[in-house]
Amino acid sequence: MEYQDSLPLSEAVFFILLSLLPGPKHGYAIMKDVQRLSDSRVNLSTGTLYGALKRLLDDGWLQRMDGDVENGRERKFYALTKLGKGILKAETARMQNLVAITKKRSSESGSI
Amino acid sequence: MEYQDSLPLSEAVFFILLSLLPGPKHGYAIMKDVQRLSDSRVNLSTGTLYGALKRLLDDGWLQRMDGDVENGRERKFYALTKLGKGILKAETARMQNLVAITKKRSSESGSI
DNA sequence: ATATAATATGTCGTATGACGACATGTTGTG
DNA sequence: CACAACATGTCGTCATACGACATATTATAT
Repeated sequence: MEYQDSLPLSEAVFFILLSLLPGPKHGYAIMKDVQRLSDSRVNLSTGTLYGALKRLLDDGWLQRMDGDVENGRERKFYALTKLGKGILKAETARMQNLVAITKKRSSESGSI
Repeated sequence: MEYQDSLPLSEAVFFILLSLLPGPKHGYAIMKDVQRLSDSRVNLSTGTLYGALKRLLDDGWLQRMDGDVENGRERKFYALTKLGKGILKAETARMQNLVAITKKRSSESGSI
């Protein structure tokens, strides 16, 4: 509870949080994971991704893990915070509720 | 299908469409209906409402009904088009799918 | 009578954020 | 040796949500 005023999440943010639910990932891995997760429907551009990542860190929904350089390749790992996890949960509940009230309206009126 | 690239809907637009599912309404009635429908969580400002209504008409998601003046009070009725109904249906399906994949991830990892 | 709330529609400016384009460098593959 | 994939980032533009303001009528309470 109390997460209400950060909702709804943009699709970009929702998928970033969802991608990090199983464990920490770096930016590029998130991008690829979201692609798979959404059957290529959602393709985060780097502008969207790194912009969102920065905001999510600032807002305390994510935290940085160590990783930095690995085989000369730059890597920054991100992990969900408790806050981030709570918000993802709240957003899922919000959507579930919307689906429910839509189904209710649909059956009351005809159609859909 | 083919509605995919107009999704996701903003919460404002989603609720406007949902509000019109049972039948035509005028702007103010939509505002009040959305308030009830969302337990006062969503309060469309007039800026949001009339701006969205204009766009939805332009895009053919809604159409104007007759009504105009009733007891000297100006009233403009809006109705869902087939397109609008299809998009609402597609958005509901999109959300239902997101809820499903989130639940799947949640059970695979621990938590939520 | 009269002020105030509710009904009803709209505009305008600001802020946020998604997105594509551009920039840069490394590692793996054909 | 070129090109794809890996990896991170900035910048400008466009769309939109939202609050503030503007205007007018009808119903209600004092």
